Amino acid sequence: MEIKDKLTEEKIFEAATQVFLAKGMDGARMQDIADIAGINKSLLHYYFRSKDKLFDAVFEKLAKTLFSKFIPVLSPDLTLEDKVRFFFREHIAFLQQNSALPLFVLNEINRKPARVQKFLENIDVKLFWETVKKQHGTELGGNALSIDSIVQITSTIISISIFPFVACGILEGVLKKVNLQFDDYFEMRKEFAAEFVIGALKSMNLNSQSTIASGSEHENSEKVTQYNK
Amino acid sequence: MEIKDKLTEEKIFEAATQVFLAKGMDGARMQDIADIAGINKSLLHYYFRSKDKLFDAVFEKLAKTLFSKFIPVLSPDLTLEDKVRFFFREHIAFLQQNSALPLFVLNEINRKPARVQKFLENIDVKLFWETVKKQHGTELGGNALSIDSIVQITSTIISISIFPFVACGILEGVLKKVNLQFDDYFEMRKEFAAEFVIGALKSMNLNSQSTIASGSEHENSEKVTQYNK
DNA sequence: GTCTATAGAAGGATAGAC
DNA sequence: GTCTATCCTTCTATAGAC
Repeated sequence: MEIKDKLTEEKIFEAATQVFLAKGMDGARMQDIADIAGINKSLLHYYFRSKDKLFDAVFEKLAKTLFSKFIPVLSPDLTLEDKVRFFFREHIAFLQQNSALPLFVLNEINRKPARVQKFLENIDVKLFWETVKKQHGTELGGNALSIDSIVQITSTIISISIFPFVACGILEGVLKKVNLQFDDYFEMRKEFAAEFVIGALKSMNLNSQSTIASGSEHENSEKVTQYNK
Repeated sequence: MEIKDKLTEEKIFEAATQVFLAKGMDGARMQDIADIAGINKSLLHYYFRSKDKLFDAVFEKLAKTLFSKFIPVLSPDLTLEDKVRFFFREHIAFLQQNSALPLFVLNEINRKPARVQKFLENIDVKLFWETVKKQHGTELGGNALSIDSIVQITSTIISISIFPFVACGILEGVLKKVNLQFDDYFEMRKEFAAEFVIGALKSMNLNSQSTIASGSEHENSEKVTQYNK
């Protein structure tokens, strides 16, 4: 009996996930969810009381899935360059499997900003800043690395990874016009994004510490090639 | 009489713009639009026949506004670095005044991909590629510059500019936790984004043409400072 | 052109039988 | 737990007076 409960509730939850992802809170219909779940509309209310509550459950699960993908970056046993490569490879691969997720989450947060509060509690920007400084301070300009810079760098990296999925409607149209494949774009992007960011960070470091820079420049160039397996 | 017509139609259009931007097509209510316009609900149908038609009119205007901001970049009388600086300064300044625009347009395109077709007609990626190659081929690695690379570079630049506005709900929450101002972030971003991209492009060029690179590296470094007025 | 009144349909939610 | 039937509200859209 409990197993069957579980199954029905799960069927509803999965159907709701599918419909909310595709249509958003406002565009979703309880009837559509019931149809996809293969059950009666009343059962939705039996299990989740209201559309709002059902949506909240789905949103929390999906938002947690999305946000959790940023945590592993803080593991201490990787160089900055390897972290950047690892992040783009894994993050873009994840988004390829969940391409509707970012726009959904961002859109629903925009509609109701309070939804983000629960997730912000887990984010400690200052701790992140200190950790990055400790692990990669020298590679990022030493004590000159301000919290503003960390916010700029981090938001830039996230932008490069996520935005193409947010704009995939346009991107797909543009690519089609020049006979490029959607999937090829993202395969290429995993490496391109990493090298782009690594190059930018290296260049910023060069500019802020020009004395060290001119000495270590070729050393750095070799590093790029070395990690570029 | 015609003047009054114009005024009413404009009032409706502006009210509709405001409501659709805030709530999206599905969340918007004709009653809200009528209230803000200060007229009767029936008048909406008198002027625009249906919610769909009213939405289409608003969407086309707004999407055109957003897309038109990419065109000036092709003017031939600027160096690549100045174009990058010009783009981020102007584009981010524009989005600061229209921060709800990107998420609205991207979201509605996602709901109905056919909406983007009309605007793709004006985009010739191959022409853009050839033009960039002609104007900045040497700065970007010469004939090695493929159409794939141009797509990657362009989408990266656009990502860096637009994404923070798409994610401004999260961004605002994160910034508040470390006592940073929303406006300061975007003021800083105009310059940060430009130097980040310029550094990345320079680095990519260095890697692909290492013989030229080692010779021109310091020359380029000065250029960065020179344009950084 | 602008309003009032209302049609007509759809959607969320509940009552009650099984 | 699951279904049928139905209530009630909301929303788009139209008819018709002025």
